[in-house]
Amino acid sequence: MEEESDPLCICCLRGIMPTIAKKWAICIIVELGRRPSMRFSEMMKDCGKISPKSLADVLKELQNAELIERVCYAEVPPRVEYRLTEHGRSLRVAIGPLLHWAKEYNLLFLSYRIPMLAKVPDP
Amino acid sequence: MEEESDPLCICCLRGIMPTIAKKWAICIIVELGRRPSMRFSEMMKDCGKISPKSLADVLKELQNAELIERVCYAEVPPRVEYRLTEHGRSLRVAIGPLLHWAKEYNLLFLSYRIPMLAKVPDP
DNA sequence: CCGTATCCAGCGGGATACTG
DNA sequence: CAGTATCCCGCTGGATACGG
Repeated sequence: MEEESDPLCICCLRGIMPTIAKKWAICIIVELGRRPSMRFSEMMKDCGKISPKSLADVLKELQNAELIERVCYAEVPPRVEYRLTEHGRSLRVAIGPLLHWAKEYNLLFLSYRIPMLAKVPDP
Repeated sequence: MEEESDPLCICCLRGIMPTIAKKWAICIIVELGRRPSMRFSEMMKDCGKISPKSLADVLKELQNAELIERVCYAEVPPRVEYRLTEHGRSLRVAIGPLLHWAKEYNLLFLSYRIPMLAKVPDP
């Protein structure tokens, strides 16, 4: 594998970045990985302050990318469940190191430079 | 380490995502990691089709986040070099799995669903 | 309950011309 | 060479109200 000498191909990210860079995409991928499935209203609560439109938008994009799948049960009241696909699960694994890095970075960076994290009120 | 049971903390990404999700940020981080340093004009060529304003913008943001550093030599004509900081290098390592995943994802996804990658003309 | 329909503000980012 | 100064467009994403 010559990937070792040049493992980082940028162009590969061009396709997926517009999707996973969306504000709530990673959040959904990660939260969804914690449970077997989640419902719409559940995400509205657990993902922070997101509007139904924004959530619907990002869910649709994640479906198109086949990172999540939508399972619709014909009941009254209607019930819809979302779950990670195989792609979604592997993505969740792939961003693990990034999340871990971010945690450490925040600690180090915050130790001598505050303003950066001022962007993160996290109510 | 209880990180094993719940390694994925979303809030950690809130601080850095707005920076690294910028269109050219990852590209710069990766390219910069290939050489000891790069100059402005060099990036203009090697990063694809980017305008000087966009490049200046993202470089400034990466400096603020202390992922890259700017070294200015008092010469005529002026010479400025950019290089990764320690944070930048560790980030580059952390996104390795994501890039590798993206490569594989493109192959698998492309095999039965073309439109997604139509977004990537890559001239 | 699970969304859709509208409307709208902010900003990311490209094109272009110009400067120290 | 290494940017800055403008201008402008399109997309993201929030607020709100409504529908099956």
